[in-house]
Amino acid sequence: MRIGELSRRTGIPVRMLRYYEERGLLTPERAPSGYRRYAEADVDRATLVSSLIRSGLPTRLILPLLRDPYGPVAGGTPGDEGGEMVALFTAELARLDDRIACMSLSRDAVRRHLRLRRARARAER
Amino acid sequence: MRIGELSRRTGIPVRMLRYYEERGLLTPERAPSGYRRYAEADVDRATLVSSLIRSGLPTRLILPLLRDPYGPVAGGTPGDEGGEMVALFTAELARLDDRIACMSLSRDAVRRHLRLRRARARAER
DNA sequence: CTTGACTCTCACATCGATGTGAGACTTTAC
DNA sequence: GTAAAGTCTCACATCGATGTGAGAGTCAAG
Repeated sequence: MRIGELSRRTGIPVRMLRYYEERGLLTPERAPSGYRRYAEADVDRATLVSSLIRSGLPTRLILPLLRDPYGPVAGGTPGDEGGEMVALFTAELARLDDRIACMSLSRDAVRRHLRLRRARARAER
Repeated sequence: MRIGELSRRTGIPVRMLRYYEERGLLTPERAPSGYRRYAEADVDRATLVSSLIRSGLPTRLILPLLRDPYGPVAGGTPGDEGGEMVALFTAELARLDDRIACMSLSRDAVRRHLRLRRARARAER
């Protein structure tokens, strides 16, 4: 499928799909015309990438994370001394846990606030 | 207390504490010298602000959210037709829920990946 | 008083994620 | 074949959160 359809099906702006490619996270074939041709599997992949990015994962971590399930890293990315990457991902995991906790708090705060506003709105009627 | 101490006690960079003030989220007194003087309560407040911001809440929503518990909005902020704010906060709540879900997924992905890497590292020994 | 640590303001730099517009080519529908 | 819609690349713009440095004043300890 072409980029427009993928965009429609994933809800991800065309601009971002191209951006993912620039980052090496999505690597569509090219038609002779130069148009990108995405595989069916890219629907899921793009969605995952989008999720990861929206979660604040740096794209340079997303790549190894994605590549992995599709074949072991076989000696590792150049410059990747196993331990280093493990440390990076561990840190990222901590960051995620932290942020999730923090967002849960925020959500509660917003929820509380919303209830307050609604109550007030009701009272004013 | 002065800004440095608040920074130490909250872990928030001095720069950010000033930024919060610029955004109207924290409004310390000023000593005659011009130095900011923070109240004890600002430790909590700054922490909350930091959480909210890290959660991606736009600062313009944080202000009304914070002000509220400290005295009802009394007619509302100028230009705030209740309903509008409620809509904004509702949208924000949805966004938060969405992001939390999305980050949970990401966390699981990272966790899985981390286990994989560790297993591989063990295998190589 | 002097010095070192703090603080002030201001302004510019950066960084990642996005938007946007220009100019040119491709595909599709008629 | 023509027009409309889609796509391409490139490059510049924006936006929020931060960093950073300059130049000047303040505070506390000796």
